[in-house]
Amino acid sequence: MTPVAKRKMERRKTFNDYIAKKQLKSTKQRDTIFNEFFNNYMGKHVTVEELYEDIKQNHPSIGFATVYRTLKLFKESGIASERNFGDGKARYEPIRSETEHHHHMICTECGQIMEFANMQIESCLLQIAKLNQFDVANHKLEIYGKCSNCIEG
Amino acid sequence: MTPVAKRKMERRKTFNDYIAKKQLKSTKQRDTIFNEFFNNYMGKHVTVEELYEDIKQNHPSIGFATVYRTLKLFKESGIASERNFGDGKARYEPIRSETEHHHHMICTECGQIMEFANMQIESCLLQIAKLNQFDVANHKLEIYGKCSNCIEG
DNA sequence: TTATTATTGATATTAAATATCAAAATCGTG
DNA sequence: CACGATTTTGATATTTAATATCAATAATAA
Repeated sequence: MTPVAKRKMERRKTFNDYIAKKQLKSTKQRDTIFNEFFNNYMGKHVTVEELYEDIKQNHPSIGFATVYRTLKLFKESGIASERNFGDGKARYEPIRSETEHHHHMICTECGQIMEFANMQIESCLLQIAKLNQFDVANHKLEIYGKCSNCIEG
Repeated sequence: MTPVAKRKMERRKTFNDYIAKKQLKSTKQRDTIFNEFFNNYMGKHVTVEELYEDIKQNHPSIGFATVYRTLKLFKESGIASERNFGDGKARYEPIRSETEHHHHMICTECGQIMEFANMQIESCLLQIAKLNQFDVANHKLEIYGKCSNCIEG
């Protein structure tokens, strides 16, 4: 099994476990949204509206509220994360691996979002938290500016 | 002159210069809000609503819209920064010095906000930006979790 | 002082997030 | 399978922060 396929199964299991733990029900809509989100939006940062519009193409009966609630569920169960890049709209992103923590460079000209990861930064901030006896749940680092394309143009 | 007093004058000058450059007018309301904000909210992270309610005590005629617009002006002129800690409300914070870049640990239990700065992280991310030919305008790092008080409790 | 231009404050509008609720779907149990 | 309890769904309504509007007012330059 490829690592990607393996991760796919793990994610599904994590979600199913969460559904079970919280005594929720598994539904066709949730399955549809799950597949659409994790098949088409790896490494992307989609808004509820965007995902809803996309899913509506093939599943016209699924409502906005369901997409909204399901993305929240993904977040709560730990398989997706919510991001906010300052445009007032929440964005959701599939979590690739359980260990990797990546961050974002956001081009304020063209809106392009680049990801990066850096172990040194990670260990630095864990150390800072430790010093302050702070129990880290999550963290985010965002760099805003102009990407190389927009500097040239 | 103390460094704090010096910084105070610099800030005032920066703001006045901005007013002049943009051909805006200096008004009593802007002065009042300036004083209130920079005298009482150093190191704090105040929402528009909070600042408005505070100012209303001594200056009942100042409207919400003016506070809102003036804080935006502070931000545009570079003497304050806007923060968003995930509760849906924009927060404003006086910028202490022109060089120092600090970040935040936010306790999701009690809402306490702690500041920290770290040169190593700063240089790391500047290097990452450089590698990607990304022109950094600003950046933010936020750590969410439980503060030491809330862990004990 | 006057003419010009920007600001103010009250209010209206917008847009995203979230709440509501009746109808429908899920699921354990007999 | 069918029943009953419980959750989910989708349409719509509500909430809330951010922002726009605009007539009255204030600031500034000549």
